[in-house]
Amino acid sequence: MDPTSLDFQEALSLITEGTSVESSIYVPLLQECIERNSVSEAQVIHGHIVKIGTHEDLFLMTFLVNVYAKCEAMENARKLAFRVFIEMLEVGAYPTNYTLGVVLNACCLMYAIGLGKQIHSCIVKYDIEYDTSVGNALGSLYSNCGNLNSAVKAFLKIREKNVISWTTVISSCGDNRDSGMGLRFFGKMLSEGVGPNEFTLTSILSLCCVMQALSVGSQTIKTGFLSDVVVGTALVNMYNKCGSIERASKAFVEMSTRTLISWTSMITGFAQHGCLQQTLQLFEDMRLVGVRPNKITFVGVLSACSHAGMVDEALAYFEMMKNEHKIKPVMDHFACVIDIFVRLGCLDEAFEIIKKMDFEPNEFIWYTMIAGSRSHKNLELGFYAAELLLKLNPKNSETYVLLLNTYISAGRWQDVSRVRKLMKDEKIGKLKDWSWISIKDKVYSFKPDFQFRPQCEEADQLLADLIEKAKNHGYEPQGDLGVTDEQDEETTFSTIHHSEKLAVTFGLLNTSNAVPIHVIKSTSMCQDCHSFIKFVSILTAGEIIVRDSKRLHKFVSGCCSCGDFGSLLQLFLELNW
DNA sequence: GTAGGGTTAG
Repeated sequence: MDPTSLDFQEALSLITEGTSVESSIYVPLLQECIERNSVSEAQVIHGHIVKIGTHEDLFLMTFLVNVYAKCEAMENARKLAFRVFIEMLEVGAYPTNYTLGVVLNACCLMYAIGLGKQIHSCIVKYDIEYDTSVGNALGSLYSNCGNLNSAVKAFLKIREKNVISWTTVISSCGDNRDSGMGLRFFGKMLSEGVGPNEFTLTSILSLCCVMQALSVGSQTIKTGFLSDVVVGTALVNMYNKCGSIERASKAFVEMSTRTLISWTSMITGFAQHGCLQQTLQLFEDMRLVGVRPNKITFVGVLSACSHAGMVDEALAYFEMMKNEHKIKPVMDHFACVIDIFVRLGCLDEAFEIIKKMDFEPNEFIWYTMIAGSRSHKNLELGFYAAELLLKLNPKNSETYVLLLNTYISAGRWQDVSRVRKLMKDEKIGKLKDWSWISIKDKVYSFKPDFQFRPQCEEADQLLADLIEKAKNHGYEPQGDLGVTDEQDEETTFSTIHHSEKLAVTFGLLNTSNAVPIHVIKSTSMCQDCHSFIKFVSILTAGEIIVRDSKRLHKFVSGCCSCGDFGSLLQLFLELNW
């Protein structure tokens, strides 16, 4: 009988009956265990391998380590992976490079950095850091644990770097927020004559999202692999994140197959761009073709409702998610619903939801509550939320700016002094307000009041002109308020030279009006910049996209995709403390 | 036949 012609269950029962089978049957069976996420079946096969004495087969045992490492069904499965490795050592096997790679990958999946480092020392001792599979596995271990430096070091030590080595280091850069370095590695890879594959391209598209490097992404994709569903989804996602909803829809429509993730990417894209109707329509289309939404899809749908202020719709989708799709709401879903109530000024309803939730609210929920309390003049609730936020997030400069703004605008100087003292004690630094603009794939960075900018005089003149013109259209600058507290510490707000104003002005000088301006910002936008850029989008009749630390703002004809409520923005961002 | 890819608002 040819064992490979058996189906999984038949083959498994042969093994349990103790029938002798050829060792070639184990690999496809174990492979199927990974797909079925079935630890118990893998254990049956494992037992059999040991029983008939095949356990000295290095390849087979290495594969078994891999199976246990990849099964997430049982908490102990991954511990089994290490036990098999130790058993291998105990029978006197000398681990091959592949074995070490697999074990490192198990460490990576379990975030077992300590154990990974021990194995790394063995690798150094054996002097095999140069080996391709060992180096690649080391690279992904360090990358997964957030240590980009060590990941790059591991990559550089590989003697014969293959496409997987390059892809690993490029995606490490993306995962660890150094897109610039990722793109440089990509350039180096091409110059060394290594051709990218669909895996590399997906990682590159993801880097381009962060960099707003639309044209790098568009050019990259000409290399091919468009038929790959993951590449297609990454492309849709890149266009969305770079603010081009039109190109994203085009890429989405042109895909030959779509997975749940593809649908969810496009739904989320419409939501971020403030297109409620398209979001809901696409959600319906998805259901009609029989793809079941998951919790992330519902985050997209609910956030679209929140941008549009549609509370009844949001609650209906919330119920649909629970009842029809049996998805248990998580914090993200509650946060969307709370956000809608806050935007509409229904703070009590929002607070009721917080009280009824099964979990402790996270910092974003308190952030929303504080901003809403401030704009809807419910100071006590605002202070309450602010103190809770401080407890949750005591190291973040933005939290303190929010708190100080709240207390200063209420004239509560005792609290202002207390917060200032806390900041000193906690060694909280000044907010790092930076903006970047990408023009013809070159990235220019700006910080507030930066004196040595390119085209400084020209840009300042243009900014002054724009402010004047915007004022004629009804713009009321909110910066430059002098506030004196009881300790006579002069606190001034200067929003005129916030980094995004400088970046947008520089963009206007250096791009044609037909091209949208893309700015990325390190903190969240302040109310003044938000309002100013709305006027600029009227004055220039162009599109301006600012991706700040909290959300995407696409300004067209005086409106912003974030819902234009304005109430959930920082009052001012800069304080001289 | 062991290593690398895509979705989460606020």
